[in-house]
Amino acid sequence: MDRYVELLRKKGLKVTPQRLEILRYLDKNRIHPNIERIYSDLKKGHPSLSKTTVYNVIDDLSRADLLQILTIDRFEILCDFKAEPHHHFLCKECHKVYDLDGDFSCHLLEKIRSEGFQVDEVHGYFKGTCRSCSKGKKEE
Amino acid sequence: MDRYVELLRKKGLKVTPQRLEILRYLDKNRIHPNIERIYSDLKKGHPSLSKTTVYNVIDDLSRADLLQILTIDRFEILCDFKAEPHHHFLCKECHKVYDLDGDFSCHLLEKIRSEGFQVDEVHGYFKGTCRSCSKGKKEE
DNA sequence: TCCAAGTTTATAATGGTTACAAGATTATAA
DNA sequence: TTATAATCTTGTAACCATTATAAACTTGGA
Repeated sequence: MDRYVELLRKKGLKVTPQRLEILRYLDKNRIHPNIERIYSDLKKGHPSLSKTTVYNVIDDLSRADLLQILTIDRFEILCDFKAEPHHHFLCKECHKVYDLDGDFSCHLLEKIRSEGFQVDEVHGYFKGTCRSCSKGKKEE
Repeated sequence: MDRYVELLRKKGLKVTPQRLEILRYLDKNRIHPNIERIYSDLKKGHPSLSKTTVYNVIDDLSRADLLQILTIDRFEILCDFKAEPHHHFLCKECHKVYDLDGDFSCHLLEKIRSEGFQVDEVHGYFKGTCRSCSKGKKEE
């Protein structure tokens, strides 16, 4: 059975072509697209797609924990297929968002857990200048 | 000299009553208010205050690094007076945002720094159930 | 005190997001 | 299969937070 069909079934979501397309798109395109980007990219191969549907599906998938909504930039909402837990780096020069693999267990997390907080989600993001942009600057 | 006057001067911002009031408000009220909350609270003692001004001032202060804009919840933008570096915990039950003191140095951060990323800002937040709400559940 | 630069204000415009309702599709069970 | 209820998709319209604008006012420095 299709991997994405399975994902939706597991979460008790009805399997529709729109949900499958968006899931597949997010999995194959790890570019942290915003709603507009998803809509315009998928509209090409599926002209009847409505932007309302993109909003609805993103909302459903996010609630089902199949994707993460990132709010790194103040008003820009980005979507990220939820595979392994990972964090993010936003380059303030080129505005690229990097995925950072690797857990980040840290003192703070251990501390609040020991204090009785039940932590379900750990979000971390760093901002600065990425390797490529740092190099570029030195050469100027 | 007034502490807030000094903060503004240091950053090269003109000292206006509106900026002072908002700075003082954020410093004295560590409640992570949104724009609407700041506006309605300050409007009481300063009826001519315009919401546009709140937007402008928050924008100026944030650019001057005197406050932090939090985007923990998808669409809720919260303002946080920038004192010591700290992180946040959002309780999904009571929707309270806790300030977490303490650094969160972690392997991931060290790793990307060693790879040539220049990290200026470290943002971390956790979501889950806070101590009080966890206790409440057990008693049910 | 005067002036230029910057700030505040009210109003209007913008545009991303949501509400709605009709029609289509899906899952389930007979 | 076919019927049925529940759910989903779509386009349109409405909403409302944020931004643009321009006039009046304030600030900081000469």
